[in-house]
Amino acid sequence: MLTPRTGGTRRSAKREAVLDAAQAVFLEMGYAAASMDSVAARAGVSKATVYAHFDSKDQLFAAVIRRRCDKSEAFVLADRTLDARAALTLIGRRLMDLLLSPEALAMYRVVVSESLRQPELAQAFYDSGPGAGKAQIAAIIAELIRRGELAAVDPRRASDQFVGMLRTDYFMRTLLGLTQPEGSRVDDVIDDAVETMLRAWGTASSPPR
Amino acid sequence: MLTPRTGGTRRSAKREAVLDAAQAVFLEMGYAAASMDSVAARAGVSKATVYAHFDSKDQLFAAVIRRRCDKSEAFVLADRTLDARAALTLIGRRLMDLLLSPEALAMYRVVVSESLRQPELAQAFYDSGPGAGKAQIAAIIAELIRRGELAAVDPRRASDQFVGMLRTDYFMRTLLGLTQPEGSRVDDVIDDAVETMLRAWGTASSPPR
DNA sequence: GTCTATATTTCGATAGAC
DNA sequence: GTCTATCGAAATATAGAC
Repeated sequence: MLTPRTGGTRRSAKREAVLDAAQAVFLEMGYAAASMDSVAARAGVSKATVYAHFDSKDQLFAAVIRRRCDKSEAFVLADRTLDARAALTLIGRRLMDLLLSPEALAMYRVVVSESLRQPELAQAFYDSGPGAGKAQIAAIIAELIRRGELAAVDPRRASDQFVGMLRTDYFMRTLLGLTQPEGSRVDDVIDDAVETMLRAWGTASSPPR
Repeated sequence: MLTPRTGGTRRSAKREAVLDAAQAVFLEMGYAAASMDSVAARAGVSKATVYAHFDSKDQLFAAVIRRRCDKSEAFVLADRTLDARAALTLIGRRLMDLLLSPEALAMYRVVVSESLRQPELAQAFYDSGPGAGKAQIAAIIAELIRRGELAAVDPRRASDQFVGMLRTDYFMRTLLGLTQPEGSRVDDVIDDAVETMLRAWGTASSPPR
């Protein structure tokens, strides 16, 4: 009879605690500034326990990033009854909520800074983050084109441009920890991006303004 | 009689050598991984000399970033004879050359990763980089609107969106050190951004396609 | 697996001679 | 200002008991 592997290596409670603590510390402090001591302290275990589960700081970091990438979900589901304006606005809202969340921003900062040192992690981050998002939005745009709500344009190109118009100054300022100018609102960014998309690629069934 | 200040503090040859070395090391390795020893070695001076000119690693880093920000030039001058398509394409080309340059990418990586720890540097970087670029492009777009080449739209908003459509997937992949997909070209990104801008905000004098 | 205690290295910063 | 030499702290990683 097989044991339930309660004390197993891959999924012990302490191992998960270490991963949770490491994620918090790495995202808060950045890779280099995060010490294995602080990870151990935060996890409530000894440093030797950390090294019992992960060979090195590099591998622990890799495990944190990969786990987070695996967990990233499809952030948007197309409601087939929505017209282009409503669909794009909804996508925009969800994407902005995701991009501007403290965790996503922290993840972006640390992965970008370590991307050259750990190329495989950069690839994993891209595939599960920007890459997956681009594909999802492209699929929805392709559907809108099929329904005649948007003009015929390469969906991946349109997805790129739409995301680009969302990830502008507002995102940059938030990423850098700066305050937003008076009266700057996320909803305006979204509405403006949708309007430009519709003006450029809208059809009679989805008029701008 | 005043001395020529050859041995002065603010502009000695060694001080400049330290700054040059520090810039190279910080941008290559990131703030935390860059050691004062490596800076001294690269500058060809002793570590004590580094500390004779800069009180701490933090202040040396700040001096490097500020110097680089001060040096950032106006990257684009409007040729008043260009129509909207030509002007936007030229701006796009210059901006992409700048954004995709190894030094700008390295600067972006290190400033983003240290932005929360050094808020004043984040502000200086934004002001002299993204902020200045946005203002410059907005001014050119305002001129195009004045000449009837573009429809009436908030120039700063249009600038944001245009830059956003340039800084898309291609930029992200380069930033992360990933290879570009087969057949992916910078000029296509620029042309696509220009076309969408003109379709959305072009006039009879600047028709799309 | 998990702990305490420690080995070893590296780093930021300084003392003191010139 | 500049150097050599070094201090003290903090970091990664490991040894050995249980």
